[in-house]
Amino acid sequence: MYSVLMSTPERLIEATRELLWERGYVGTSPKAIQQHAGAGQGSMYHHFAGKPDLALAAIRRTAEEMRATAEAVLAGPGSAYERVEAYLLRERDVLRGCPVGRLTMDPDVIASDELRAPVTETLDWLRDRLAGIVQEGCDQGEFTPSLNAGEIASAIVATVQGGYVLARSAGSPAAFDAGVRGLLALLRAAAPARP
Amino acid sequence: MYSVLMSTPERLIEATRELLWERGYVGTSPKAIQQHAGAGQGSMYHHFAGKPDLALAAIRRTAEEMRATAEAVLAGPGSAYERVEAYLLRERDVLRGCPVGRLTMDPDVIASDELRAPVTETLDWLRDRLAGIVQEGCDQGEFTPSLNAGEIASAIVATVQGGYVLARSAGSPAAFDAGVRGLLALLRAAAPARP
DNA sequence: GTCTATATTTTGATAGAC
DNA sequence: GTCTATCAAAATATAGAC
Repeated sequence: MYSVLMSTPERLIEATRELLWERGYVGTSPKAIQQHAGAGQGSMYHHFAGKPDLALAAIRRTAEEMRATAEAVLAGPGSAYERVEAYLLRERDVLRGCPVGRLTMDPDVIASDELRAPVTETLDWLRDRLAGIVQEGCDQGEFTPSLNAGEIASAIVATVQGGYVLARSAGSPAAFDAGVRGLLALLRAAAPARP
Repeated sequence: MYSVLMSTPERLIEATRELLWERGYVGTSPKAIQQHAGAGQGSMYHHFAGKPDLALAAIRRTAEEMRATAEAVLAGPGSAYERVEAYLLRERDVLRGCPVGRLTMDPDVIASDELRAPVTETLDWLRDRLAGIVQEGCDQGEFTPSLNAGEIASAIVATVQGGYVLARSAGSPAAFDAGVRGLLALLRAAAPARP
């Protein structure tokens, strides 16, 4: 399934990432991982202690990747509004959902402090990163200064995570886009009154 | 687990509802349902064709309940903003997530037109119901008339669905509340300029 | 309608040969 | 490091007695 140039542990991690995204932790079996990775049972248990261990490696990498992708957009040029807009409008595989956020609905992930940690850290980081940008916008007079930057940032992250839910429910990315456009319209309305 | 006054099919449906909420479709086994309902295998397969059939009955009931709960608040008194606020601030079992929305992350539910239908219908209904209220607010001069009511409604539903994700990630309902407060602040900012 | 037995497949892993 | 048994338990039913 993967390039022969990839090592077996590497192929196992990538296969697990794909399957966790597609079917979640509970819905992903070691057998499916092995088949996807083109690795035998013995091979998987040689490199990883078991399903939780392999899932942890996969989740950590996915979390790191998501953070890097977000940072690439958020560190870009433009006003606070423009950077938030760029983040919200960035290309996404909407119908697949968020590979990090979806893990919060996995009971076994939530029950494990180790598996949940990368999820918590990533979403916390994202919210804080956005809060900094919103605060900048308030300080620069771009947004009404009375806004609570942390709350606005939470609303932004929630809109994205919930947008995936709407899109998957509707079977169409348009539902995601509608929510994003609604939020952006409200953000534009939060500019201070111009005298 | 349930009152003896409940019929066996009834107990099976209620047990399935609980387990779908807690563990999702993929994570819920017939055996777990039977134990939760205090019913034997034969009993379950006598009343229902199998796991998908029972899940369908459970999902339909949960969807209907969610709709009724939302309608009770949305049909209440007050301005458009006040009704949206009442909906967003209504008591919720935040850390358990949305029993309907969480199903969108279940690959087997999404793959089945029958199982997905109640989810799609419920979220569509909710968005349309909110859109009507937001449109009222625009028409009454409560919100800037340039707002697209459907998009604002999508943003509201997304914020709630995403709020559950943030709360479960953080292990605290406060993360949900923060997103809701952020959205409400933006909605208040979307009042037309007062001359 | 409910119960117990039985069956097939999958899950998640261990053992040990190569 | 990889492969092929092997394994106990669970998943998802069906059969047939009561």
